[in-house]
Amino acid sequence: MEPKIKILFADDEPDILDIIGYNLEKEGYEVITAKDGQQALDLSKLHRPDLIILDIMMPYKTGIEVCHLLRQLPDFRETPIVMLTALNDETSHIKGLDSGADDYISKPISTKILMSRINALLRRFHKDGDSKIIKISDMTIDPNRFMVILGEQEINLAKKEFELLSLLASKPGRVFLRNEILSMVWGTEVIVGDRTIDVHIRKIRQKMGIDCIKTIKGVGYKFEW
Amino acid sequence: MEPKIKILFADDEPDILDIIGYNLEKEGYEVITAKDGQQALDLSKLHRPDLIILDIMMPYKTGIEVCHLLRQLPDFRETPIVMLTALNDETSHIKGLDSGADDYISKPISTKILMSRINALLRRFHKDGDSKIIKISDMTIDPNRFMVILGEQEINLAKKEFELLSLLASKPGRVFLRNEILSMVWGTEVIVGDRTIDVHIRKIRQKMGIDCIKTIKGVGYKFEW
DNA sequence: AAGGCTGTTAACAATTTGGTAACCCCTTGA
DNA sequence: TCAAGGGGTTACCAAATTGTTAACAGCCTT
Repeated sequence: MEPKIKILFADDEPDILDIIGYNLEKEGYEVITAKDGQQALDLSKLHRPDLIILDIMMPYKTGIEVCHLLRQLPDFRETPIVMLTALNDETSHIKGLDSGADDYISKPISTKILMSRINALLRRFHKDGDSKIIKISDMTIDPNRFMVILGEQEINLAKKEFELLSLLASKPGRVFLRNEILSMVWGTEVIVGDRTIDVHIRKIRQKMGIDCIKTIKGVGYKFEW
Repeated sequence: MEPKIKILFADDEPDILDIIGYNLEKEGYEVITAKDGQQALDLSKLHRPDLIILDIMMPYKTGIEVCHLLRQLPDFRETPIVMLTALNDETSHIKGLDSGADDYISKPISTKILMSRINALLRRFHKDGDSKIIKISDMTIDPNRFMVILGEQEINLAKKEFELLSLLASKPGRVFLRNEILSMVWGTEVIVGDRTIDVHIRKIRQKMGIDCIKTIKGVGYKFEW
């Protein structure tokens, strides 16, 4: 079983939070709830959900503000965001879309329809590319786009460096033997020297700034936070 | 919620009509189905779909005939048309493209691949369908007027240059692989050399005066302010 | 038909990346 | 303690990739 898809749901009405939250969990999603805009922002940064649902009218920060702020962060540029509102007027509709939201749903709405809208949106975003995005703590590795995001900054890795990091991070904690690394990153055909791996490991450690790759002497390397 | 994109899908085999139709709807499109060439023509005129998928072998009128007839009408001169056929031979391939089709897909094909081809085609043609004005800092990209405004001055980009910039700027910060760029700007059918992208990138950088397009070596390009 | 603009390709320059060797340091074990 | 083995670091060169320029063909306008 793959890890569950995480959805952050923010609304200031506890009843709605409960009902929708319950239904989302029943659909098989992992749900993180927030009861105001500030919390939505903080919990998003903390949990890095795959989908974010924001009520527009919320204390401290409106959904629109939260959306705007999230879109500034590299990590949330691709995350689908749904705006939810009781207002059915054009104004908030347009504002919501301008803020960078991907869909706009007006309350009241049956949970059934809401669920199907959410499912459709997730399908749409998870389809293109095999999107096996790796998220560990505040690091995100997107193999489809060759991007590594650490906290709020993007790190530029060269191709081989990226492939190597992706491999190690694909199974955090697991030790990869030097042989394994060679065959998976360089293939069985190419024959490269022993020091090549070290050199690339070094370059990664250097660019990342933090030491997330541990050496197991005489064995290989592993990714560890 | 923005209005759904309408797709007309014509095939004389009910099973295929059902399966593909179902998948298209699951992708979030509004689907109009036709079971022969005449119906495809009539329903196209009636509903004005954003994309038309035509099986070649159909009763009353073949897909090629329908395509030809549609292209006579001003309304359908720009509409992307996809030819679908069980015949895998060159003859119908060429005929299909000659008839004014924009893409040619041979059956059998996995629905997944079909969907991604259709998505790519729609993205490519999205000029008038979606036509969102992109504003980043003091740069404005207006697909309707086909203009780029940087601060006070207007910049004249050629068609391909404009399409390329629009694509990159549509998702600032995101890396587009060279393959993606090729398929979205040039399409899957046309084959152009490797240096073509570079040359256009260069022209854009030159005309813009500022360096807002970043190179990710071995991978692709991204827009970044 | 001429001229200008656009899109593409080819050729070469510049840059980046990948791989190797040499050297250094650390750990281990006799 | 010292030698051996393994990994870390650096410099350097070759290969791959991209940047730049120029030339040319196709198209549209005049």
